[in-house]
Amino acid sequence: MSKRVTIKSIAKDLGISHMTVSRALSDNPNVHAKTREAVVRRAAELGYVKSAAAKAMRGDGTKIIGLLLPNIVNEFYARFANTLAEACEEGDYHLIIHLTNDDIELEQRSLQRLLEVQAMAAIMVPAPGDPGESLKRLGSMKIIQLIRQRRSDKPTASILVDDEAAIRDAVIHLAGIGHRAIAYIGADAALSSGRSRLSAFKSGLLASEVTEIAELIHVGSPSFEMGRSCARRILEERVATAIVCGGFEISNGALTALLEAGKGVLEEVEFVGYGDPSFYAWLMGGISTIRIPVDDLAFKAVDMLDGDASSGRLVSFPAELTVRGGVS
Amino acid sequence: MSKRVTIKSIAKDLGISHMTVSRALSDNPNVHAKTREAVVRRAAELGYVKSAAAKAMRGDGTKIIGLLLPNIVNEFYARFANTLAEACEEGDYHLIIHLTNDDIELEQRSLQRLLEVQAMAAIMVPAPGDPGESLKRLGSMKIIQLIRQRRSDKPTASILVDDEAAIRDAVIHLAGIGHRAIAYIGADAALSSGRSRLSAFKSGLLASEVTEIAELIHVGSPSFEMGRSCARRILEERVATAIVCGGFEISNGALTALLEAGKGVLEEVEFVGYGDPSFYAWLMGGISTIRIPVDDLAFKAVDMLDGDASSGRLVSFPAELTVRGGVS
DNA sequence: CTGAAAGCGCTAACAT
DNA sequence: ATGTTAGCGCTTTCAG
Repeated sequence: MSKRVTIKSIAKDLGISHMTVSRALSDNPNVHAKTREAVVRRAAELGYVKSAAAKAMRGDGTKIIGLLLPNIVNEFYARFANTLAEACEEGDYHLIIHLTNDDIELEQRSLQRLLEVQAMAAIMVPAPGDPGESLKRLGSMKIIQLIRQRRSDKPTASILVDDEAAIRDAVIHLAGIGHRAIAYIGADAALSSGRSRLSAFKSGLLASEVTEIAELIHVGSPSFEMGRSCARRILEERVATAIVCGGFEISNGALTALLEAGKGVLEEVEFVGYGDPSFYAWLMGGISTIRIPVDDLAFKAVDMLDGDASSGRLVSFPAELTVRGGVS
Repeated sequence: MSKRVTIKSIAKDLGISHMTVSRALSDNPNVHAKTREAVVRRAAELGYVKSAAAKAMRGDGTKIIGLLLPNIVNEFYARFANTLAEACEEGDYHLIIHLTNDDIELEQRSLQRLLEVQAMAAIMVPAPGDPGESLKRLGSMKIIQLIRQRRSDKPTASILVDDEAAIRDAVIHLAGIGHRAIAYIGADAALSSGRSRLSAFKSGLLASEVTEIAELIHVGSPSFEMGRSCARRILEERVATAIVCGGFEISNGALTALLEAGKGVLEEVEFVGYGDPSFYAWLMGGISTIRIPVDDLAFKAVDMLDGDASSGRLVSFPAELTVRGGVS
């Protein structure tokens, strides 16, 4: 087992000082061209790899960016991660992905570990719940909150989605084509987004003078299973003629319930999803949905990463109702 | 800006040696219980975070695992990454994801950077092409090749898919229901998997005594766009009555072409995809496909990570033909 | 039980 | 243009 190749080992090999090697390898002008060439060649021959650890320990920082996501199979998160990762390749960053499964404890653990490796920034979809005091000190790690925002003393940089208008539009659209019993499945008040989406839904009902039916409003911890079981219940009750979803996982879960229920039901219940996985356009003649501009969010995130460290900025991108399903 | 909290700063604060702090914080028995308690409390108060860099520099290794994927939006890769990431959370590993976009240069760069951070292992889907000499020395980083395998001097650990039987079955199935003009879209010979899948396709034709039509066999660098354009061409030519795909991206691309072509065509052309995104089951009454057991692959990868460092093992999981679309 | 010294790989700041 | 020193945060080794 040959030992690690370091600037020192190269220096010894070449009979020069390790500083010269360091300089040669980092394009410092103060090296004789000939020396530099020799060093560079020998380094390549020996298979020298610079140690990120040593750099980090000197306080030069790392090129590590953390990404905390509930999961990465949901196409929205996958697309976000993909776009971000591409940007990272370009900027020579490392992207560390941590899955939180919307569990606050996992989230805190992940942040802690990101701190340990001195990640320069963490982009996170905050999990529902109270983070507690445990992790007040984020040191120099910049935090960017995505989609959801945690109320907190110091203002954090946030990239949010303004989906209230779109959700309202969805309800108004449904009412416009005759629906009078419109169900809603969304996150509960543990998330600010849960609250605002529900109120947008209600505001839509109000605007279209459709009666709010308490039994048709389902809120809870947002997940695929939650969406599926709520939708199943709604279908069984046979009261609602339309369903509006307020959440990525929920939408996929609810849609699955519809698909599982089969043809008969599909034609009776109008569905408005949340997020726009590629296949929504093709399923059942096209699934209507609240579109979120994923790439815009991702680009903005990159932007905030590059930009000055001034935290506290907050941007919001409008969601948009996409009506589909003209065919059948 | 308060400086970083280190064992030394804690030691000074407490008026003891930094060694005692180190011991206390790493559960070394040789510390007076009272001292330990004081240290632990103070560390928590101050918000101490241990430095992964310092540890790494001492040669204690890192808890970093690299994952090199063409992209992460394709549901197969997303699922693999998701399962792997969950395992990483459990084992307190960091998962660094690098997107190669099937570009060998990006791949080499990513590996290089993984080396710099002293990743303990890299799980990679090798990009087509020749890696060249540049990166012979992987040091202590264990490499696990996924899905595809690069021919190389030293045997690398590999997790492969044995899809030849399934592809053969697909052709035989199509022939069995009457198809005589079966098209194929797959990767070219730059990938060993490309070669073997194509030969499986041909073997299927042979077995069912269906004539091979050269014009209906499309190979090239595997990508969504490639799949889409080949499928479009096939549809335009109106010769083929069935299409078999040999690749994840290709399958989604080709399917998109079919969907874009609209209803008329859908009923004329039988489609067998590759990989099994969740929506295949629901689209067009169910898309037939070559199923790959993603989670099995992911679990195996975790397994190999944990297992002894003995590289060179090679496992292969069988793919399976899933026929769907009875309805319409 | 506690402490002092050394060294992991690297570079900024001074020497030469 | 090149060399020396020191120190980043940590643990191992050897002394108390």
